[in-house]
Amino acid sequence: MAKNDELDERKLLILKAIIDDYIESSEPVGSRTVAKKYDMGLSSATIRNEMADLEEMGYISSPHTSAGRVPSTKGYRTYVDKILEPVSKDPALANDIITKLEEKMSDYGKAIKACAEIVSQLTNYIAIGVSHGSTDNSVKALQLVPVDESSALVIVVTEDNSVKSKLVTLDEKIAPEVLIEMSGIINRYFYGKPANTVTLMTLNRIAEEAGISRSALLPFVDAIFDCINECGKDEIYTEGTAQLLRHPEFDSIEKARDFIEMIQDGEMIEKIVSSSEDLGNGLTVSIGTENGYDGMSDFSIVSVKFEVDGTCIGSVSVVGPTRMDYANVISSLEFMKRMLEKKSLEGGGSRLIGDGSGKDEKGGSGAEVPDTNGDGDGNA
Amino acid sequence: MAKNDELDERKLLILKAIIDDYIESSEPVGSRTVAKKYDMGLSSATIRNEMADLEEMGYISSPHTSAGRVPSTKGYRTYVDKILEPVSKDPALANDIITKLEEKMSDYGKAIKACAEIVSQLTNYIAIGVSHGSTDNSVKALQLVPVDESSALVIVVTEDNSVKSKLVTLDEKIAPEVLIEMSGIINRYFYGKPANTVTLMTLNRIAEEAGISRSALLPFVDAIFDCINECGKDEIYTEGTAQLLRHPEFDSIEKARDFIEMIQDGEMIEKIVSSSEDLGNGLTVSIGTENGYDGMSDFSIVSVKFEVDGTCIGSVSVVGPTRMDYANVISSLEFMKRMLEKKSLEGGGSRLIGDGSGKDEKGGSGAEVPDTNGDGDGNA
DNA sequence: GTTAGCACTCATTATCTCCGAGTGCTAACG
DNA sequence: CGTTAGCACTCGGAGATAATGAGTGCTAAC
Repeated sequence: MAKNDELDERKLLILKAIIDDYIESSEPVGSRTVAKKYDMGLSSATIRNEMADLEEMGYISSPHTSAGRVPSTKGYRTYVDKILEPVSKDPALANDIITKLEEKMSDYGKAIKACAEIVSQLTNYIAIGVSHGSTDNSVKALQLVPVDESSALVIVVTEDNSVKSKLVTLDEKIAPEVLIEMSGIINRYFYGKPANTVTLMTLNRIAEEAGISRSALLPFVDAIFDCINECGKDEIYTEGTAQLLRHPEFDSIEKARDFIEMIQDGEMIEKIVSSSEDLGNGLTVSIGTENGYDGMSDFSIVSVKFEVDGTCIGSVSVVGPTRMDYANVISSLEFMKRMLEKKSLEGGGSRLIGDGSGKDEKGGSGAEVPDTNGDGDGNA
Repeated sequence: MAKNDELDERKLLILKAIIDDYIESSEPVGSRTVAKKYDMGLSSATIRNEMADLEEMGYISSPHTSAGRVPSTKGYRTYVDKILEPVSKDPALANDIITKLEEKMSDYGKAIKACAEIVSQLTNYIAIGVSHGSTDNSVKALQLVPVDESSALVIVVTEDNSVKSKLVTLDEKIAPEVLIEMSGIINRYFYGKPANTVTLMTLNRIAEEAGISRSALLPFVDAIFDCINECGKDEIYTEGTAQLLRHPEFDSIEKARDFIEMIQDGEMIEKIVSSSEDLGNGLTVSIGTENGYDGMSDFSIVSVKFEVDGTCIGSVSVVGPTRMDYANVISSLEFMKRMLEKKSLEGGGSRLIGDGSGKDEKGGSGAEVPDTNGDGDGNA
């Protein structure tokens, strides 16, 4: 009955057939199906014996006596770790993605949101994007824009290029010229320094230099800090909720609702992701019961972290039923990781698709986009 | 048999009872229920006679012989137009909403998105927010922020205070000082003018003045126009998709999916909204078959347009089953309209919000807020 | 080791029956 | 005349029961 835990070639093949079929059909797979559809050159009876072994070893199980077999968590795990071979993305598609991504490529937050959207479309599952707030809260640029005689827009650009704005309304009127002058002064004092190093002293100086009272300055400073704080916040984007309804596991409304409510809990997702094992390519996969949460035992999470200059700027996770198209999900996420990290390497420029790993590199077609911003529309 | 089409007092009362009950229970309402639960001082037999009349007149219908009655489109219409009395919002709730809204109140797009979110939560239906792009494409302010030696962030503020940014990457290096100088020059030439009045001539002048080649200037100008265009685009926010699953009409997945797919078609929604009749308070209601679309015959749309200074800045629509809690939906939307328009009247009026961490500007706290909102509505 | 054959299991589906909510109608009542 | 009680009738929905068939495990033969 198969020694200990190793699967021989044939058992692996059968396990793969079962999982492939189950992923496709979402129905328990019988021995006959495996024998016929996957053309193993064996009779169903033989398959049956092997399947009995696989069940005994815990790779598959049967929901009830007269149903076929269903992969277990262990089965999926083996499938993901040992059986799955990488699928490469269609280059044409890749090109599409790149143009889409390029449009959004001004700060990491937007980029990650766009990634999540794309991944969700690519995989038909829910994708959760998390963009980590920058830890560096230095101000790169800052501007006060007069709106009307007693209000102004405060715009702050932080070290990671994210732009935040806030409207400030004052009790008293303030002349546009004063605002513009203030803009310059504040800029000078805030520029490049971590925001928390700005002292009361500094504020006094600014006020003095701008020739306004400190109480008039405060609203602006508050707004600036609000903007900075906002940059420091993690942001969570959940994309493709409607995709859910495409999958047969959500045949009842309750299940769908429970699931949606569950994944609202961003913290849980984060915990699961951080505790699940790395696949070696920067992706982590948590399958079914592995995640340890009761309600999540029928779901899997595949997640990828994006790293730029050695720091993690965020992640995108796909959450779906354990019966998930791992090949597609994994390759999609891998692909997005390459895209995004490559992009940011170029400082937002574009040098087209997939780097190494050999395949689908054929530079030709769109590969020459390196001139400025996307679509090469040369005219104004 | 009730003359022609007018409903007497009693019939109205019965119709109201039927609709109220149906909204609550989603099940056909029988004569007994009306007689007992709504305490009319009449026997079920009498009610039965009246209901037969109502059916004959087209206000209600019965799904089959031995079921109760269900309101028809005409019935709902009468309910909305003649029976419904305004419900006022809980002041405490109102306060919550105001603070929520205040945080997002920097440009109309964000505000409308926030409104849609709130309305969706308030009503448990899907809310679709549309923020109309500004027709005035003048630039209010503009800044180039150096990112690294060959790229920069272009930030544009348009007339309606929306802030857009775009990353520009150049083929050649450019010194930060040059950028900052350019920033000033471009600002000067673009400021206050409609973007489409900027001529080639102007570009030449800018290039000359900044001392750079026109081809180096172009990417920036492109980016600026991109930003402006983005401001001009309508944006659509669909909030609360998950709410859908709370309602018994979506008992089957297919229905839910069909519905979601249907409302993705923003154009249809817009058409329906624009062709449906105004309720007199700035709200439009389209009930069931009224909208004229086949697949939408079981749904209603309640919509409100937000107007500031006489121009429409956007709208929020609630889309749900005909059996919708009109009272709640209508009052919620009315309320949001008042809130939003009042806010923008005050110039976006955050009166130093957020952190109550000490610097509490007098006007601030919640004290003043309650009377600004609906219910007591003495003003505005 | 592989395969054919067979008895057995059990979820799913179809068919039937029964129940009761709700109706419309009629006749009696104030 | 409007209102009410009573009653026969209808028809959807819930449950019970039976038929179906996919899939299994086991045994014996190749």
